[in-house]
Amino acid sequence: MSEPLEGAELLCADAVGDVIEHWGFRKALGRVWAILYLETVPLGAADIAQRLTMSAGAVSTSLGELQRWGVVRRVWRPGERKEYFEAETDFWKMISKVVSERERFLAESVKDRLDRAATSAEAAPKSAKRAHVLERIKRLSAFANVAQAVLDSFIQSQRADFQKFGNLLSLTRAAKVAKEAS
Amino acid sequence: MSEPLEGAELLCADAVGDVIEHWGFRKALGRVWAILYLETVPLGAADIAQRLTMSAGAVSTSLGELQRWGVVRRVWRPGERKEYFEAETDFWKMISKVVSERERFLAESVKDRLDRAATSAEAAPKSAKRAHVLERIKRLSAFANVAQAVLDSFIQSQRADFQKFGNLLSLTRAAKVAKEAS
DNA sequence: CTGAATTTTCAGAACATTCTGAAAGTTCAT
DNA sequence: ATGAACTTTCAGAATGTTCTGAAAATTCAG
Repeated sequence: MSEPLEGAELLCADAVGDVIEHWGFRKALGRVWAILYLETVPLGAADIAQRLTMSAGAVSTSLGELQRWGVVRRVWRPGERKEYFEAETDFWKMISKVVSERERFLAESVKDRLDRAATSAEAAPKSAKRAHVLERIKRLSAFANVAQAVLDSFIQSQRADFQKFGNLLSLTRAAKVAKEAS
Repeated sequence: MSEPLEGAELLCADAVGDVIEHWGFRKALGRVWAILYLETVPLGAADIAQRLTMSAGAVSTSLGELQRWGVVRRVWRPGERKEYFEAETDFWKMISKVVSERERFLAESVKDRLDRAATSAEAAPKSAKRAHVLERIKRLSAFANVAQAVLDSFIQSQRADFQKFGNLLSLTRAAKVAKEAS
């Protein structure tokens, strides 16, 4: 139950890995999540390591991180020492959590620094240059605020639309798959 | 005209650098853009290098990349060998170009790979497992499509709203700044 | 054309990230 | 309580990225 993977599942895992890497996470995170997503049953760490040819350490840290992001869950089986893991399957839940958490942190830190920059600029002697710098800093701050607002509203209000759209698509897909499957 | 920078401008440049880095580009790109954004006049490469304490090489590649992303423009001065550069100031123009270009490329490549994964999975003997894997791959594909659609519509339709919101904010800001500036 | 000014390129250095493998730590069935 | 089963941690290796500095290429005023 766990040769190194090949074929469809590996292809998939690597594709997801690349997307995730493109989004600024480690590729391993995407690969591990994908493997769990494609499985019918929860997997143990050692199993994942073998399928993806990763070391125990890499799997352990990846699973830890995935859980912190809330995209993988731990599953206990009664009377078993071993821990099993399964993937969160609700894409929206994952996206919204990750986007909100990541951007919220960044937004705070950046707004802080721009405020400090503005204060520092105000300390300079008045001049056309100073006024220009101040105006540009204010514009940057304003943009940060707008961006945050847009992201927030996207996360909150678009959720319904997104799900509706998504469900529609996956329903047509599911119908097609059901027809195909034997 | 170009000691190593300090104070407000450096603070700003580094803040922008970090944001940009968080979005998966080199920090240097953000810093160079920010310096140009804060300046009243176009700057030459050597000038930028000194202000940000970067090597000529780093500045050259950064400016090249920024131009390819359309967020920095080259400016000629008649009878001058030297090239000058200025920042694009329309945030939306920048965001939409970068987002669309980056995500379009990724979306294509990923959809391709998922299709190949599906084909490969179909080659396996029919079984409950195969059906499940296929269904999950289809869901991933569907999600990729939805995500692309959402991004596209965001880029196109939200543009108006975004600009309206942004202008509102920057107008109030501009008024305040104008009042302050002597 | 020429050559000085300027930009681009690129090999290697410096730095940063991620992985491995094994030791240390934890947990639970007994 | 014990110890086998399993997980986490971490130092060092491997890998990947970005920068430097100088050589090569380009450009344009004269």
